Amino acid sequence: MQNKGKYYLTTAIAYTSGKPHIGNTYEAILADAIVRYKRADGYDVHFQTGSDEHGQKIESRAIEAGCDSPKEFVDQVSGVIKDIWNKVGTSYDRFIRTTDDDHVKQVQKIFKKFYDQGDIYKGSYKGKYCTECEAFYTDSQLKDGKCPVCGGDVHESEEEAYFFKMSNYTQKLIDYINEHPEFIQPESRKNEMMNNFLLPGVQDLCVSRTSFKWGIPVDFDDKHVVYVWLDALANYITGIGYDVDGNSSEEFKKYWPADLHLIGKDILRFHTIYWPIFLMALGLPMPKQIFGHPWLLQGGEKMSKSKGNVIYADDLVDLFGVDAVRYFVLHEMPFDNDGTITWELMVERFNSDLANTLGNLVSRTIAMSNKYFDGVVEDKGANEPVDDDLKSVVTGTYKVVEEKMDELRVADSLTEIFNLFKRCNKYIDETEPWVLAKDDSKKDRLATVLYNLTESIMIGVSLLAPFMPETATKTAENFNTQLRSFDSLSSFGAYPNGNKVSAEPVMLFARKDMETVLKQTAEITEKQKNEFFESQEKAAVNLDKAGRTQDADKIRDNLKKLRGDAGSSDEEAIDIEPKAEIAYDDFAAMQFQVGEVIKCEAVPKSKKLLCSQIKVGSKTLQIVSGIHKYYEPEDMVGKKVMVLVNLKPAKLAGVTSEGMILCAEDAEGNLSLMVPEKKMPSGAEIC
RNA sequence: CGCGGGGUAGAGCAAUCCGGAAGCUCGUCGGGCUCAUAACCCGGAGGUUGCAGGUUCAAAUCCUGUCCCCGCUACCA
Repeated sequence: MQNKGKYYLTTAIAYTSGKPHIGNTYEAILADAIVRYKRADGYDVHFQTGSDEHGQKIESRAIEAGCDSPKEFVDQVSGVIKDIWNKVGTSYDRFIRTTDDDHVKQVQKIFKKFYDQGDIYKGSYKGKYCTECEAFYTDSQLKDGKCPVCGGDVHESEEEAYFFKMSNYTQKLIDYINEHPEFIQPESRKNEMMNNFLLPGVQDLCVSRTSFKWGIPVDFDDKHVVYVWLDALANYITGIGYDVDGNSSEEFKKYWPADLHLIGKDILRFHTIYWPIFLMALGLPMPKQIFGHPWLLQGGEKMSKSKGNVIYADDLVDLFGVDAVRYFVLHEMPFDNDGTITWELMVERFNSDLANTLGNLVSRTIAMSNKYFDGVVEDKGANEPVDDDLKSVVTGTYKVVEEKMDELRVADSLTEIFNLFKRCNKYIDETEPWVLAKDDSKKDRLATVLYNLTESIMIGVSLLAPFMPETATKTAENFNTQLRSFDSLSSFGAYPNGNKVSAEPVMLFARKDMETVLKQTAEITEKQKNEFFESQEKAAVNLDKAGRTQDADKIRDNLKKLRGDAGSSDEEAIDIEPKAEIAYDDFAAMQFQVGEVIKCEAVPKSKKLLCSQIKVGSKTLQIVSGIHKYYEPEDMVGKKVMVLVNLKPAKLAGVTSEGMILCAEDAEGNLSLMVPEKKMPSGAEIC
């Protein structure tokens, strides 16, 4: 096989805040399929993946998990990630961790270099600071002027921080992107980045933090730790031996620039704006392509633990086997739309594509060789015109797949390969071997047909190997031969004449019964939910121990809500955060009256707001309220509601609001209008 | 008129950039076959491409308007 040059591919490194679900795992599988394909196609491949282990969130999670140190926590989670990656067969060359010594040292050097050359400057970060949460919030994040997280007081504060001067490089980056249309893929994403971020101007990025400790320390100013994204992005070069001082490894010189950064569409911004700019500042060449892949959704929704709809790769593998899982995620994922996974879909695909089309094909072919020729496969040269079409489909598949793979159309490639197998099934029908078997004079023809089938399947599974390595190998073993190299797939007839197939072939995929599987998955879901609740309870206890009682209470509140959702049907009373005691005068200062809604319409540019005209006595007030989710304008008209009438007018979404309609709110945030229990005239005082 | 994605057969998707007989997989119905894992092969039914206009010889595709769904956003007084 000729050497086609080097190919360096990376995935995003997985954030170690918890166990990755199948949507996260998809990226590793996709990367692995591409990489195995490239290797088989003659490239010198380097494949890097890993885990992203710093940051405040991880610091908190470590406490919640009851770990003595963040490092203990990330060691554990990184291990889980690595196990899952291994379980789905990821053939990475390096699994980098951002806590690895070589990475840490280089990130510090990179930071220093940026500072020395003037790309990073020391400035200050101004904003509202919550001491309780040790965090800054922007004005828009505040809730009623209080901290949105803990509800405590915030004060104007200033903290020193390092900033990266983005404006030094933005024009250069815009030019680069315009000159390299293939740089950001799929292309629709390119426009999004340009219009939303680059063209309006990129703000200087705050690249250090002092509010927490779990990060790479800035070595010349150790109050600060390096911003996690600068830390994380650098892995792509540190992992192959980049050295700021010019002593980079041979590996780095060989593989950089990366041929492909494979990432989720949600983090495209960091990879197409900040990362290229960091590279420019280091004087390094740009990666060739950044591909933002879509998401795998569970039944149309994002997976989340609290929704209880998470599907994990290891559960899938236990139920269906590695290759079935790989097949599913690779095949079901469209090129630039989000894909869907459900247990039902998984079973359907498994049965129809894997068991019926492929598994059964291999099984019936081998069975016939054993039955009619005692396992010996031999081309007797008894060709007929029907063979030609089969052969042309089979020998043409490699070229079609190659074209698809060049565009990273992995799902389409798989479809092409399975079309080959379908063609084989049809060939059996066309040639009717069982009829030939009854006629002694057709023995050579029968042998030839079985040879053609065997050869076709071997070409097919050789192409399939990058996507489903285990299946390809098993099939080759069943036929008692080796997988082919890609450069031999366009010619027919390499299966050794007279070779004997296995007398007892391994079944590739046994059909699954839907009901049985659904029963199993229900158990898994139930178990997951309980584990989640348990871990949350433990987290609350651990937070208490660490003195973060408010966070602990938040988790408990949340749990209560979720448990309510989960179905205990008896109505629960709810507790809310108590407010400070007030004097009677404070109460008397508020004027409440009954108002009648005489007109109501939705606020045009808003989803949640309704604008009502409310008659209170002889006056009419215009009041905007965020209740559209629960009430339609026509439901409102004619209702007598409770109104706070002496509230200072304010503008909401550009519309003036002169008061407040009072509602009761339950734990899920559902609203109910407060209405008088007996008939009351408009304007009646509520006291 | 906040940003973005989407609405095509019962389900999941393709074709949309660059107009040219609406296609694929699953399911369903009918037929064939018996080598094989209730499998495989053939055929049928099922769509006014969200809705309404416009451009054109020709519109899923281009233009205008409109309705719904999903993310993000926050303005839920």
